[in-house]
Amino acid sequence: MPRGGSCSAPFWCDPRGAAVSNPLIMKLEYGARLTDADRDILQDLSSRTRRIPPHQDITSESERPENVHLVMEGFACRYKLLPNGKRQIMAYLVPGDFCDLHVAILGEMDHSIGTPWGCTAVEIPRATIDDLTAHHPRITRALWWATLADEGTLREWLVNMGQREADKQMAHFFCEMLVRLQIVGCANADSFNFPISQTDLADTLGISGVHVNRVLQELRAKGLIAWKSKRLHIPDVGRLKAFAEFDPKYLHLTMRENGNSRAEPRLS
Amino acid sequence: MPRGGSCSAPFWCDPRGAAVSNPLIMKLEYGARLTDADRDILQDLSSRTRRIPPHQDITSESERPENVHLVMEGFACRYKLLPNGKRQIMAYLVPGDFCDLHVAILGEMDHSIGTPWGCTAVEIPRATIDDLTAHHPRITRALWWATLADEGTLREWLVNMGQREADKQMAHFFCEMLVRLQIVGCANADSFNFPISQTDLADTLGISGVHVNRVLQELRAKGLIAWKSKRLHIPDVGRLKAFAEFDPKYLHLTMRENGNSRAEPRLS
DNA sequence: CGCGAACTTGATATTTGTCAACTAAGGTGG
DNA sequence: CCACCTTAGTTGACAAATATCAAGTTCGCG
Repeated sequence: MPRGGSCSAPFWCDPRGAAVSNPLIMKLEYGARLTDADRDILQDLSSRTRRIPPHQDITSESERPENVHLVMEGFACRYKLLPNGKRQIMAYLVPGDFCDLHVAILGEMDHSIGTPWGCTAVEIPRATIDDLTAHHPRITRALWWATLADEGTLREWLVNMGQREADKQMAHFFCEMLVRLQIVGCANADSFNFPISQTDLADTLGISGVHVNRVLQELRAKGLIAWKSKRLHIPDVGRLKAFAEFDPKYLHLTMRENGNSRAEPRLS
Repeated sequence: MPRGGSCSAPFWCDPRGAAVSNPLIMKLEYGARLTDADRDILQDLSSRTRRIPPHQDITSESERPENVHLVMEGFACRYKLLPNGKRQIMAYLVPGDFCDLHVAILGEMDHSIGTPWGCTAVEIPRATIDDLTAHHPRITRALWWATLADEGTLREWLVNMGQREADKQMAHFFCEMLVRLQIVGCANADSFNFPISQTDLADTLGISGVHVNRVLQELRAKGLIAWKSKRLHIPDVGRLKAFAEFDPKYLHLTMRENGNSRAEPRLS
């Protein structure tokens, strides 16, 4: 039974304790080669999960959080509020994404991390991360890869905002979410749960809420998307990607490009 | 005689070979504590400088460069070209900035790095970087800080583009360049060399060239900037920063916030 | 001095924002 | 289960920001 991309059940908590379907592991397999021992270590990180209710911040600007947060289910986002009350969402954090891996170095958050929709996260003590980076070079490299892939995503968003019109920009964003959620087993071939509001989307794309609404209608009219009851369907993924000129290279999913291996048990 | 922010002479090549005025060192002092030994090592990186003529790329998309590049003089930029010919500049690389420190991990460039205006850079073999990160934890941490500060800048650009109107956005960009260039001794209190064209600026801010021209006139009329013969003057820095709502926190210049120390020889 | 690139200007079209009203949907207490 | 209430989504009219096009004009350089 395929999981259908709902991410509704905490499927990574395998009763046998084996490293299965953990979104962090699933993601890192795309950027680095891990051994079974690495996977066990990563699996152990995900023990202490915590439910974060909607509208609650995970970390706020100017804070110096003691723990690192890792999203396991649902979405969180990076955002900034401006003096005039405007909000810009700068990143979506999906299962397998770290929220604040960098704070130890930078000292202080320059933005907030929140979850207008609620999510499940694990809190990892900073000491655990320090230990990881000190003793496990393969894992360290994998985490570094994840950081740099985030940076690539940020650059693509900049291109998106600067050079693409609202309709293509929105389509591009949907394509990105589809791929990123597929990676971690939270989307099936053509749909995923997407509980955000049109206002959230507006603050993501840097356009007004009214305009979001109109562009959405246009995309729906063109048959490019269907979005209701908090689930986004993409009838023809190839067509949406073409419309958005979506090229996933910037996500740097190098290791198992064609879905070969690792997700399935290896045949020895 | 103050250097006046020209960066025109290769002042970091001190005839005595001592670590003076090297932009990389100057910058890293803001993010990490370095010992004299660290400074010597960093100084040694900067030996083999190379002049890169205008309009030439340093690295191109999809390349796997063997060397890491460090800007020593002038500007380079990260950019992407879209299928329709549009260009988005995603970052300016000023003296002391690394161009492609991340490529070894990610494997392949997801964007190009070029210098429409010419610059001087040093090429550092990847092996040297590997050695640095293996044996010099303080330097490694400093480089990591620089990477994360770049990421913070990227986020701020996203806010800039998404939520600020063109005039404030442009003013914000000028404020950022002033501060970043001051850090490395390439700007004085209120001006710096700025050889970019209005078209470059348009592709930076994500607006049309014509609009850039009109916004520039508006800023000039308000007495916020003066820009001629490739030099940008800011008559009243405080006023421009207020206009742009510029808060440099995102640059994470934590170590010598108030200009105390290190630039001058320590007294003891 | 002349040539090409960069800058400037005006007229006009398009995109996007704002405001205000209205409708639909979801959740809660009675 | 319904009435109510709040929030999210939708619509139309209009205003503002920004893009496009085409024609000058200036500047820098050989």
